[in-house]
Amino acid sequence: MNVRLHNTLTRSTEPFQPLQKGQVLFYVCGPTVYDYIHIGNARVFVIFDSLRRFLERCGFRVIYIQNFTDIDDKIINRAREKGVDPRELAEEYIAEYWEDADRLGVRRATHHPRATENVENIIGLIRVLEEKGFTYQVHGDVLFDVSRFPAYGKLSGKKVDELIEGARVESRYKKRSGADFVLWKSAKPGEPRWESPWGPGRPGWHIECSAMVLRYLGHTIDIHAGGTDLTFPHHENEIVQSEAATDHPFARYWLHNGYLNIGEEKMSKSLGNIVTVREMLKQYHPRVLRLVLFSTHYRKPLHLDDEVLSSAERYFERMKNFLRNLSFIEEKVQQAPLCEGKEQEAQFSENIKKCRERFTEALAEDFNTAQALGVVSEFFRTMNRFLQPERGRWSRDTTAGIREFLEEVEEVLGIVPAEEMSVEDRLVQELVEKRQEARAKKEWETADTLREEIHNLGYVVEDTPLGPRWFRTEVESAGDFSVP
RNA sequence: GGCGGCAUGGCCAAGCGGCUAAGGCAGAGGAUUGCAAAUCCUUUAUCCCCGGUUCGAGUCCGGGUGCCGCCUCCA
Repeated sequence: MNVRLHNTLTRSTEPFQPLQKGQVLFYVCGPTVYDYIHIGNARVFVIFDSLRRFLERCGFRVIYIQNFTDIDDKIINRAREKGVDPRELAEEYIAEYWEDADRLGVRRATHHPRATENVENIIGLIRVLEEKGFTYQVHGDVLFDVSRFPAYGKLSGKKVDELIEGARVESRYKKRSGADFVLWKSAKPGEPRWESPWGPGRPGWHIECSAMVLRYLGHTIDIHAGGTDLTFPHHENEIVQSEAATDHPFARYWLHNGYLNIGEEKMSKSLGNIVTVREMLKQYHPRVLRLVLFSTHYRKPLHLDDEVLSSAERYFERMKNFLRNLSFIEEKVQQAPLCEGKEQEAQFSENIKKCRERFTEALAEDFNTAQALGVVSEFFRTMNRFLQPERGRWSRDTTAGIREFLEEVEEVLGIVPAEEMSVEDRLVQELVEKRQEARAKKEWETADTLREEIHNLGYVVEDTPLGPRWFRTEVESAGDFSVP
């Protein structure tokens, strides 16, 4: 499969060709752990985790690294507000991250390094930069001298002199250039600190990612990804400091996902409209959330609102119905193999094959999940036709083919509903059987009463030519999601 | 001010020069059903405007209009 990815570096969609055949070195900027992750963070983690899953499916061995920024101003400030130790705070929210990520179905990275575990490396990296003459010190802080690195701006297309002009906020530093940034921050009283050649302090934000990339993946990686807002200055700075230190290209493909907005507004603290994953999961099934995230191409902005969410809920319902229809037929075929009519099955088998191809092609073209979802949708429509109880004949090959495709969809996107095996309630089974007897005798009132009873137990019966189909209904999601 | 992105049916959303412009949601009609449910079928697009390139453009180029992002911690 020829995968193509949009590279921010070249602003074009290019064939993806890893440096080392069959292996992908992939780094994603992880969360700063000072609060619960919000739904915008979730977009990054879900999208790139799924891309990694897709690459693995394409046969690549993917080494996937996602960091935790567990030391930083935001953490220090929040810890102060709450009167706790910054380390404790970070620890707490790393635990909360796991909970949210697990529920969202985001798989663990190959490794999740933390900034505080890499201070030695960070100091080492800064020393290299210092020895090469890329740094200067102001008030105990170590800054990167952007003027020493002419390639600065190659990712974001920004020019150093324009930045000085446009700078909206006065820096606390006497920087030589507006684009210079902190590598090592001296500790103020009461702040967490590590010893260093420049005195006690802590790493600047940008340097940690470079240090972790170098340590866990090497001087040149294949993919570096994150939210679009990280393009500048974070990723730009990562590039200069890494390339200045190693003299090697840092990352070959830069991937950036678009913002997630609440209605028409950007999510921000000042607007007070930050929606946490925790909050969303109270109202929506995690897989519905994933569906929403996949419903728009990852590079485009995604506007989260009621309609988008309920639309995804309906899609999810359809998937559940489909699985129900499928297992019902599978059961019937199991009981009495009705395999005649292979010729008629051929068109369905062909259809499954086509869908699989188109699904993969969509994802291979810059990970177009929206298009892939469209394919899945068409697949359901065609296969529901195949599964019509009226048809009266099905081949196992075809139902097996359906299962295979569903597994593939699940493996990459993780959106297929779990099949609730009818576990505990023999009772319902009995009621359904009784109702069948009543129906056979055309005792409609008895039948309807029984259905009511079944319904009250949280189940639904559907009558088909092959007999009743029954299932447990999910607990309805609690109310609407409204824009704050 | 600098850099970049986007404008497709009621809503969301694919589409990267060439069969009848995917798909979802909502609406309408129909098939099916004892009634339902589920499912299937049918049905809705001057692709923001104006020029240009081309045999051919939603798709490329120029201009305009309107939204949005980054340039400040931010995924």
